[in-house]
Amino acid sequence: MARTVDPLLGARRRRQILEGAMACFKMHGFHQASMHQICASAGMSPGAVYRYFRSKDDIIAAIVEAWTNSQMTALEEAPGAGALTGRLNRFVSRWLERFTEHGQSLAADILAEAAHSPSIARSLARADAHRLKLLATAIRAAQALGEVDTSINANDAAQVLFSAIDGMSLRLVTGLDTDARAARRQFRELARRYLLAPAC
Amino acid sequence: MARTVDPLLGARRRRQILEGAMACFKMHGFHQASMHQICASAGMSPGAVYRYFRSKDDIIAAIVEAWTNSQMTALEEAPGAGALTGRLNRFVSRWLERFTEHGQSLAADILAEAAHSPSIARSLARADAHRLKLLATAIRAAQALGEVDTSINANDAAQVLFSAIDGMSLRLVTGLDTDARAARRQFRELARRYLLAPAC
Amino acid sequence: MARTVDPLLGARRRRQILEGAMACFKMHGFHQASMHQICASAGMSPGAVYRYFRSKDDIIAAIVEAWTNSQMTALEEAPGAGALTGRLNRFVSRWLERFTEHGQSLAADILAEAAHSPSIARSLARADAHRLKLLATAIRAAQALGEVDTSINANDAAQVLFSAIDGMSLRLVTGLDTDARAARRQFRELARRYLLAPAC
Amino acid sequence: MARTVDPLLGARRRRQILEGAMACFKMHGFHQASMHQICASAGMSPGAVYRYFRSKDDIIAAIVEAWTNSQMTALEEAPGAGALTGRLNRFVSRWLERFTEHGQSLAADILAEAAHSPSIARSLARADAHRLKLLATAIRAAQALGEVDTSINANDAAQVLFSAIDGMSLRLVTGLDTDARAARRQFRELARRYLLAPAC
DNA sequence: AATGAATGAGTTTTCATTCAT
DNA sequence: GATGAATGAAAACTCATTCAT
Repeated sequence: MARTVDPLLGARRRRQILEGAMACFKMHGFHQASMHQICASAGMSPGAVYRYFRSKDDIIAAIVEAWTNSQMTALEEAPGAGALTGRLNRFVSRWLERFTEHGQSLAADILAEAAHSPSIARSLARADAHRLKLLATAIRAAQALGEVDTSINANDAAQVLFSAIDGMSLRLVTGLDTDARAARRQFRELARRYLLAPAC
Repeated sequence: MARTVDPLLGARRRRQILEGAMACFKMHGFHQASMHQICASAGMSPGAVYRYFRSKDDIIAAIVEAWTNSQMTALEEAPGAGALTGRLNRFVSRWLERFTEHGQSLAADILAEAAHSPSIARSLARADAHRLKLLATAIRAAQALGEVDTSINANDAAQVLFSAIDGMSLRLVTGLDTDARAARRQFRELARRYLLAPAC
Repeated sequence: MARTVDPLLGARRRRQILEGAMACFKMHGFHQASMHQICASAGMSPGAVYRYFRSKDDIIAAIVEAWTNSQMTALEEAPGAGALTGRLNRFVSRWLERFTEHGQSLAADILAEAAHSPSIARSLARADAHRLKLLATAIRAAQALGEVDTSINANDAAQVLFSAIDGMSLRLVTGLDTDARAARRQFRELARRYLLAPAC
Repeated sequence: MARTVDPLLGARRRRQILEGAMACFKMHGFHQASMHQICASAGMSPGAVYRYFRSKDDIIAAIVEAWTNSQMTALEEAPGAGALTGRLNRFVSRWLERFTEHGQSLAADILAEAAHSPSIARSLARADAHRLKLLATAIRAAQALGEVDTSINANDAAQVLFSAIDGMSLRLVTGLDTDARAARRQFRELARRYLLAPAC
């Protein structure tokens, strides 16, 4: 009867649930996946799941959080050294990979959820502000180095470049496009032409 | 033997239902809006609604169809005369307007739906292929006129430009961005720099 | 505008409705067939149907009435002349034919309905009493002629013979049996052995 | 980790539901009884009922199965020893008792269902083939013993005798007849006269 | 800490019936 | 007489959530 209380059990269980839920959500969408499917997919009972999450919406919120964190990770994994366009391309590669490697992604569901749930929208907005700031800062640094045309507004550029990245991601998610490699190439070309100072 | 059978009644009712459904879907999303809400919003009884649509999914499909048609209309309303970038900008203006004027849009829900429903995905893919072809053709024509850098692949350019447009649209839908006018300006700048032949 | 009021229109319409309803009921059963199907099958609108019948139950009642009448007809078509067993066999032939010629019959549905609806049960009981009386009378006449064993109770015999007929009919209706000809032969043998005076 | 999981709970609940459903079906018929009534009658919520049965049709199928099993039981409870007619009479007694002791029976509903549902028809046909085989075999054995007229075809006799039993059962179910004791006597007389070798 | 049976309000959909034309 | 659009209560079934064990 030794009560070996594992202090990390909670974290482990939460991860377990989120993974099960993610699999279901990717397959069916947030509102078409049932808690029963999620429980089965996580290998737990409803009672156990509800010990770690207050509600389905809570799980969705946690998954959105994990998703934005994963984007941050991808951003940070494309490290600061080297020219801006190179770093940007590395990020895009990593990011688009995640969409194709899982086959299906949650991106569209998350955006749809954000369109109807203020709290999800807030969560997304926070992450978006962060990534925009990172990129705008990097652009300004590159402009200082003469790497990027100084007549470009860094904030605008950050927004429009992330718009393109998001748009391309969604093409992959919805099956409008299936060639992540081509998407990467297209983005590289876009970024190069858009950002580089015209020689004249 | 003479009732005034209105031959347009069917079409009118369908429109009435679609408008009611659209309002509900914009507010709550496809799967959070209930048929009861839709009936109330359309001012009809369930029986009446089901006289004109076989199922909720049927309504969703019709709304997606209407949405893609509306995009086609916006494309065609940006008429062929003048330089490509001008026409493109006019389309983007019209398109982004639709997102903001309705306050909330269905774009994200439609993409999420496409990620899980093959038939919706097909519907979307058809419209996408059409708009890509239109834009690629226009780009090639502009290249022939020396208006656009000939080293650009027209198909790639069409994809990446529509990616940017879609990405910007979703920023407005999800509230990441609220300034449609700024978005338009950003796109204009992107398209100009991306497409124009470098002077050297 | 000559208002040629057809005094038989009502009767014609009722027949038309009953025929449509019968087709639907045979195919799906009383409670699985919808009024819409019935209207379509009768080639009339719901409004028209409800002009001639107060309710679906009313239609069912009329159909049960028609069914019992048809049994009476079959009884009377097996005319009185000749030996009892011959007449009985002729009735059974006619009766079983009706079950197979339509492929599906209402017999089982009518009995099920009678088990739950007092008014249907009454309707059926009236017809049953009538046929029992006819048969018992015929048996007594045959007994007087020495054609049938006088130690048999005529009322009991009528009941048990109609039980056998009904049971055989239901075997055909439910597909337990498909050979009406064999059924006829079986009944003939049963009646002969059961009724005939043992030679000793 | 130790809840007392009752391994028989499932079976108990299924029985509980079938009993509730049976009561409703006897009173109203398969298609007139609502799931709400069934749930109330079983003392369970809809969710609980649907944990144990996939659909209303599933419940109907299970009830038909139980009904045919009960007939098999009645057959086997009329043991092999003794003369055929005695055993047959004992079966008929037991069988007809079940119709009257419950007041209302499902027999007619089951036949009606079989007339429209192939799967129910199959279920019924299997049980019918079994009982026919049992009876035909018994008849042949009795013929070998000189107990039954050898000029009778055993298969035909089995069919026609069960037809009579079914027909009599339905008379009780539908209220055409209420005297099970008289029915038994009638059948005894029928079987005796039909089967017994004429002395001459 | 975990189970999984149970809940019951809610979902989508059907259908007998009515009534304005 | 007839139409068929409309009704709305009720049907079958689902599912997020709870709680006794």
